[in-house]
Amino acid sequence: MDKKPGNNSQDVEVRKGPWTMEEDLILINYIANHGEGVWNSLARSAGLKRTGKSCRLRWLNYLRPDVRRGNITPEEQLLIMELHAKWGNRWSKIAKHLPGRTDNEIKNYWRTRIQKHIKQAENNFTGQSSNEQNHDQGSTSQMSTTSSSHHHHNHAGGGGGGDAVETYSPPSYQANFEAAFQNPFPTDQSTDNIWSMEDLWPMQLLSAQSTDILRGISVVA
DNA sequence: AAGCTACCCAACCGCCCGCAC
DNA sequence: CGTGCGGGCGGTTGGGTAGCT
Repeated sequence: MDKKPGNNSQDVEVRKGPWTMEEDLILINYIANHGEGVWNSLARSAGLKRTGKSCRLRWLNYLRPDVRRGNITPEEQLLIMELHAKWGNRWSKIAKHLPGRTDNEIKNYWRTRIQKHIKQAENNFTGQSSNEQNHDQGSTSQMSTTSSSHHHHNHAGGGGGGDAVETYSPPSYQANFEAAFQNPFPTDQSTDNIWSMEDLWPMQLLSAQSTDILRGISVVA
């Protein structure tokens, strides 16, 4: 799908890496005018040197007007834990039950916060004699593979296949987790984006002028 | 004050599915 | 029926940065 970077070099090069503010605005404007979908041609028509995938991801995870960022609430965290206990790493499915949250955000949150605490909690319970359970070097990424391997077989791939509600039986980490942490909810989240969607959406309403505005910004910056 | 380490998160990657042709 | 493309998913990576020594 993504074309190989090798041969047809007369094609426009494909940009990768962090999105610039200008690219964001182009994407927002284009979707505001034409709607989303058919991402590959959208990327081309909008004049973005990005893959359709990249555009889709950027839109879904960051630019959508209804996306909520930062500050996972205790209620949301509990919900994530419950749904993960039910469904495993079906992040998009879990995300559907958390309005405004993206699968990527939930996935990251799980891996960086919850999983770490679960690990600690499990160590508190099983590791008091601190032998065994040491096939894991404590790396979070390794934990994910082990935990997902419990239920990953009938994962209907991508596509969002047919969700047979297989309730996979997790280790009783939720109990451990809650028992080990009276206040399991980290409070350090700050939503300091360099520029937020609150800044961007009013700007895109200026539609025609926005690129001029940006041109000024990028010249200054 | 400088260097190092650990953590967080945006973005990429590879794989798979569904559908149109 | 087979093939190709678009889209979606979960896993992984790497840059930035906060905290620590």
